[in-house]
Amino acid sequence: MNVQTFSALAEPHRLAIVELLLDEPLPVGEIAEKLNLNQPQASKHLRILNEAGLVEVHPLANRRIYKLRPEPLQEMDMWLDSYRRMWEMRMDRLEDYLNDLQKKN
Amino acid sequence: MNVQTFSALAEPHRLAIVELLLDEPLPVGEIAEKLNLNQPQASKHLRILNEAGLVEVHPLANRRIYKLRPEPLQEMDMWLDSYRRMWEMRMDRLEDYLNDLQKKN
DNA sequence: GCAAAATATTCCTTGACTGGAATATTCCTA
DNA sequence: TAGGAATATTCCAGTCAAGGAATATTTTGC
Repeated sequence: MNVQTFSALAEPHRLAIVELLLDEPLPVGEIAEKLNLNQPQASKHLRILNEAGLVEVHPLANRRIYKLRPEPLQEMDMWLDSYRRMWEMRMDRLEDYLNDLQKKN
Repeated sequence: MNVQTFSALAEPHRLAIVELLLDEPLPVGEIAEKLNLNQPQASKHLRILNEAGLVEVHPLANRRIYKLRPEPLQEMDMWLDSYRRMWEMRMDRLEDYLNDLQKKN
């Protein structure tokens, strides 16, 4: 699993940007406006998200539309696979426990 | 989604600790040894993982066994749900595209 | 209670990150 | 081609995080 993805999402404004872009691609100006950021701050955060591969840019007239890229999140999803097994095992044990309870009563 | 989880996992050593603890709970000393960390560094990282809820401690004799907690990762899993929809939609479109190709030939 | 093992904390220094302000760049349109 | 809108970059100051070294704390067993 790539640490850069976590690092990019570890900043509240950047996480907010990603969640915002889930709805639809947006130009810098609107992102800044919706999140109450100054435009330079928005650009800087988008740069980092871009370097982490979490977004991609599509120029449109004199604006730049930023759009979510699924790959890093898919990687996260795959990474979580191993951990899902862990907590499902715990769930199984809980089921066993509840079954035992039922048998005893 | 809680930024603290990402923040905790954004440090390579801490990510390594989490991945190490997936196999089995371990005392500080062994964690430090397996990851080539000084003991104080290991303790400091474990403190942060603990504050983020990613691990829990169980004292055993004069050692402290650190163990993975699934909750934050489950939260991540739930958070990813929204994004899964996104990339599955893209996959669907890919399927449509491939179907079209087949019909044409 | 004391020594030793295991772990936690503190202090210090250094490097990285963030926001603000100013400025530069890019690209469209008239 | 000049002006203006949209965006990117730079510079600066303040803050925060990480590692190293030293030290403190806790717990056990004798």
